[in-house]
Amino acid sequence: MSSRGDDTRARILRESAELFARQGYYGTGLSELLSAVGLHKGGFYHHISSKEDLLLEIMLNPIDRVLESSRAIVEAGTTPTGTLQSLGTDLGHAMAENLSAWTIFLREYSSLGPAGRERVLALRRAYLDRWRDVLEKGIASGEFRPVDLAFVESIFGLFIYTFVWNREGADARSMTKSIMDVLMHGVSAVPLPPTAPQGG
Amino acid sequence: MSSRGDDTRARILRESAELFARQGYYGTGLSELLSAVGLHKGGFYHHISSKEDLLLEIMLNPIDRVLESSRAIVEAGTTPTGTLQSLGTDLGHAMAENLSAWTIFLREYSSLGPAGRERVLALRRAYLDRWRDVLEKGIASGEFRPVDLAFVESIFGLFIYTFVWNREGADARSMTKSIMDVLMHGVSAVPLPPTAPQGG
DNA sequence: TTCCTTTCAGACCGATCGGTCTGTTAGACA
DNA sequence: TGTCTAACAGACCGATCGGTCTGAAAGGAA
Repeated sequence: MSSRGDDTRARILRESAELFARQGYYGTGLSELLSAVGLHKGGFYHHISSKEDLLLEIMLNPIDRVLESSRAIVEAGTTPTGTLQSLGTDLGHAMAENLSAWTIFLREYSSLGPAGRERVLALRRAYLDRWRDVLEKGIASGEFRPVDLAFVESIFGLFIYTFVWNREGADARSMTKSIMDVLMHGVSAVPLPPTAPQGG
Repeated sequence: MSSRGDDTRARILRESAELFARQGYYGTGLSELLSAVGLHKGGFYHHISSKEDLLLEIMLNPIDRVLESSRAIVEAGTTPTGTLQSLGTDLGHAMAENLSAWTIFLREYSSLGPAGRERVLALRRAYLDRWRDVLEKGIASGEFRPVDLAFVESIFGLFIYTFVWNREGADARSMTKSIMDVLMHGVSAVPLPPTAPQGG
């Protein structure tokens, strides 16, 4: 139970995520991974079972975390408006903290095998169901307009691309705020209090 | 100037786009491309200079087309509200018509070399500038709230993921409508007329 | 017919792919 | 001290990668 091994493994996860995000999964060869981590094949495969398992672990991590935190948010049980606001804020901050993994999550679904795809898909669906539930409750209560929920499928894309392409722009908190501002006004049935214009 | 050559080339573009969208660029080997197109290497490389050039052409095509059509929309010069609505509708329909190419456009940016990246980036920026211009005009005229325009960076993602994950769901027209419904309400400064609820 | 160009087949290339296997080293434990 | 195991190095593997090259059909122009 030495901690050295766990450190190395964590380093492999971290460096691999960065490389996969920059160059893609298939675009990153094993040799590149090895030199980034500072290991040779023997050491590498002592910690990881296969390159694809490595990818899967990187992809499951972020969605698993927000799924967990969303449980607490929903259980807190405020109004649909408050819950939706919290879900969005949480997602935005989670992505900002782990941009590489989330980029991979969005881009590399097709690089997984059937088993991996199913596991990712299940978590994805479970998480988006939280959003759908809240929206439906809000529609039922009259807080939200009767919007078509098809757009929920692109919640991940809505956040991640704002972050990725504004990487050297404003901070994550203000970007999250700006997205949620448009989103909340987009679904709300009643006029919301005016928000401060940009430029902070 | 025989048309046979152009047909073959078009077939290569079409089949490659489908494979790249399903399996990724690096995930699709040359041998797979060849058997899908029904050619051997000699024939293939007679029409295409390299696999990466093929990818670049697939990616430039869709963004080039919406950039062109957006020019006409902006020149038509209605109100910002009308222009924004037209831009969104046009983009949604363009994506529905060429889902594979647009999927690649969003996923495979990192698979390009520096030169290809710059060309794609330039078109991307030019197109999104159209959106930003319209939004700024609408804010100036008071039609739109003073929203932070950071979210514009994820317009592509907002549409494409809705399409991709609803592939076997509703038709493209209603999905485009649902996205634009949320978006227009999200930026509008005045209450919009109620839209019909889903279920069509 | 002769010639020329377009369109393709398929052998061949070096490089690299992900992964395995045998050894070696260093530290913990008895 | 001897023993055991986790943590690595690095040679080695077959398969596949993208790409080149020679040559052959096929069809139109002269």
